[in-house]
Amino acid sequence: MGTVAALQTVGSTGGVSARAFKPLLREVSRSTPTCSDCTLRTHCVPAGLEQDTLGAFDRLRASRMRIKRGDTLYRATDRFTAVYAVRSGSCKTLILSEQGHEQVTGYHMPGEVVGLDGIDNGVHGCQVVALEDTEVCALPFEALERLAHDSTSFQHNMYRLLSREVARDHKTMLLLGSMRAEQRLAAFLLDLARRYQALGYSSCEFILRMTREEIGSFLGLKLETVSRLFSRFHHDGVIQVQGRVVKLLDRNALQRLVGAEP
Amino acid sequence: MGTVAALQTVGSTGGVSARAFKPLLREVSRSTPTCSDCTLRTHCVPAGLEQDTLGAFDRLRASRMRIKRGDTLYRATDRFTAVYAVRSGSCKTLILSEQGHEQVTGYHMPGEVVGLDGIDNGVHGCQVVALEDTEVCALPFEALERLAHDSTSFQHNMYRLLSREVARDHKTMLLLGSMRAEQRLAAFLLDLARRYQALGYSSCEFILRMTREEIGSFLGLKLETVSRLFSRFHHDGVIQVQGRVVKLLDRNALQRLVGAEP
DNA sequence: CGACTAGTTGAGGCCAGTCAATGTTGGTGG
DNA sequence: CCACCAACATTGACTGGCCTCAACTAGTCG
Repeated sequence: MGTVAALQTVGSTGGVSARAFKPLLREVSRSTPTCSDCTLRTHCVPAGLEQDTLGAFDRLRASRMRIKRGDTLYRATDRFTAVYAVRSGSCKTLILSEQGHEQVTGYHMPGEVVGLDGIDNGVHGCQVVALEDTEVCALPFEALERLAHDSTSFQHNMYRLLSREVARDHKTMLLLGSMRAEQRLAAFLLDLARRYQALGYSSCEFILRMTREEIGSFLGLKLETVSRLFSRFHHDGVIQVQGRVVKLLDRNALQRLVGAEP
Repeated sequence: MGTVAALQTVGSTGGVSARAFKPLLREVSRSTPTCSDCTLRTHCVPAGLEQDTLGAFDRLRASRMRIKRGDTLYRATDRFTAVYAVRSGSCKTLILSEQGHEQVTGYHMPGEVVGLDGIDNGVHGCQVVALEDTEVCALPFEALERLAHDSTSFQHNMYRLLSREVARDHKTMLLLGSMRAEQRLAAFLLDLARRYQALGYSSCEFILRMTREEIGSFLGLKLETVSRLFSRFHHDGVIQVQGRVVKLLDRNALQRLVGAEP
């Protein structure tokens, strides 16, 4: 019984949605690639680990999986067995309100980890959907706990990972609770730029992987408002935007917007 | 050198605000009380630990501290050395925007833990202010990490604690991002009721420890809006409200409000 | 090609914000 | 004890930012 079978079971027992019978996942390589070879190792879960702990990390035997654009990695209420590190591509995490309204809680790039909110009661709290064809590394949580037990430095890494997520969410709450629409979008663009830069990509020109509606969901705005703001920023010469291709022309202006009075 | 001295140092080196010279903390008892005696032990950090681990937990020598109403336990940018479990009373956590706008990120009751967002980079990410005279137990984080290393069940508890915070924050993001004002207040009241009930208090009658403005800050609303909503709920017979004394009369109605269409 | 999804833009409405006046509460000191 | 004050709360009138509804365009895919 491979990891994938188990995970597929999880996927199919979870949601009772229309897509219930569509296989969610497909394994890419059973020859589990090692973290110590990974180009992302300095940005991902094992960031900062000394060489010997990194070796132990390889023995986790994380299995890499491919998710096609629009497909779901797991749903809320699916059983929690692993967290997932984005290897390539990107995805969104979302929760559904009682009426099925979708709230995007985050966008995730390579090196980032999703699924941490499922640890508490062994059930996933959100749904993960790929924004483009995406590869993730499934890290069985029990194995992570064992590894954390053996290595205090990795244990500390795990705490930091969770703590960072909490701090990030608090910032998002500030955005949603006290910023006006244009401040939210400006903050969003600057955050994306910063993260692309951290990965070595251009920080002033990038492609949005999500729709206007998805951006709006994350920012607490309607898609028309997002679209209008893009047009306004473009008109004001702050950015260039052509569909999903965005170029930041005046980051100081964006920064000033974020820091402007209510 | 006691914990308190260290903590007071932290407090005074932290903020450069007007209150910088006002002593923030005062120790209540150097005779560190033990968790195994604590009436909150089943709701707090050591929840669910077996007896022998609980004994090890006592050796943490958590120091109990008293914070007066309106006083600050720590500020953002203070050095992170410990997390704090609320022993009695209640407090709010908040972050400040660039313009000094205050966003409340949470209200915390006995048994709940604050400070987890400081683990990542060793610096507190938010400020904690007591809403009433409050006692907290300072849990030195290094000691918690050592204990987690010795006890896998406690290690799991720590992960659950952090994970719960993440899941809670996601729910707040849903509230801020997709609910209208009356839904937000209804959800807020029901959440308070649930938590009071979990502590064994009345779940339908309680005293709000925060001002209308603070409620508004948490919910992304202005204080006038909060006040108007209280009046409306009262007028509609859903709640009784007299200043800060609230009585829930029709919880189903509140539930229906939360679950209503946008 | 037609159907569909994503995005843009305009017109109008409404919910929550803003400004302002007044009422209420709680703490302090004479 | 009461007077006083400051902080908190309520309520009204008005405004405006974002939502809603709708029409239209552009690109994609079977």
